[in-house]
Amino acid sequence: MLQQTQVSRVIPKYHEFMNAFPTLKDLAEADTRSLLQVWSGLGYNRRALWLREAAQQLVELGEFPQNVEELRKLKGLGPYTSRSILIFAFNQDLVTIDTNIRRVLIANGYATEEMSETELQDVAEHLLPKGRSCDWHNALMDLGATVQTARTTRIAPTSSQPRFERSSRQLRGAIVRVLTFTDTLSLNELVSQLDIECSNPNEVREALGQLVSEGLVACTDNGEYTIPEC
DNA sequence: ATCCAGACTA
DNA sequence: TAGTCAGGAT
Repeated sequence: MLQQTQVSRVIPKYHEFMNAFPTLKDLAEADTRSLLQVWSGLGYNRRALWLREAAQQLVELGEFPQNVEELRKLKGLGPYTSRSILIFAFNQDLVTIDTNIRRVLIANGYATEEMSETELQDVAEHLLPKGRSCDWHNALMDLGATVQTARTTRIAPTSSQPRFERSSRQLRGAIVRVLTFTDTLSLNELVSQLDIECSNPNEVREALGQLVSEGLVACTDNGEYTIPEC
C-alpha cells in the first residue's frame, strides 16, 4: 500500500483492509470484486491483485520468509519492500532506500542525486547503527517526510509521472470503480456511467483492453464487461 | 503543479 | 535503462 502512496492516505485504508481480510487465508481467497472495493481510493489497482497473489504464495509456503531472497519471490515485493519488512518487523541489520531516505542522504552530503540504487545502499550501510535498524529507518523516513522534504530541499525524486487529470490512467480507474459496484455492463452502459469527462467509446475500449490484459476486468461471452471472479 | 515509505515488464 | 501502473494532498 505504501508504494508511491502517502502514509496519511494509507493508514485508514490499512485498518479497513485488515478488517475486511484479517488473515492471509482470507486475502488469498478474496474475490476480485470485494478486493477492489476495499482497495478503492488507494490507486494502482494492480497492486491489490499482486498483494492477493503474494498472500496466496505465503499460504502455499506455510511459513513467513525471513530473508531478502525469499521475500523477493513474492509478487509485488521489490528491493524496498522486502528489506523494509525485515527491518521494521524483525529489526534485522539491513538497509533500505526509499524516496525519503535517498533525499535525506543527499541533503546531508552523504550521497549525490546521480548515485544508483546500489551506490546509495553502500552509503547507507556505513551509516547504519547496528541493532537499531528499525528505529534508524523510521527516523530517516520521518526526517525526510516532515523536515527535509522534496519541496524544502529542492531535490527531485528519481521517477516522475505525467499528469493524471484527463489521462488514460484516470479513465481506467473510473472504469474499475464503476464495475466494482455493478454486476455486468455493456460498453455503452459503461460509458454512460463514468463519472469523468472526456470518455469517448474508443478511449474506453482501449482502456478496457488494457484492464482485461491486467486481469482487473473480464469480458463475458456476450461482449459485456465485469470484474473477474478470481 | 508536484510528488508520494516502488515494482513490473519489455 | 525506459515506460507504465491511481489518486489524493498541498
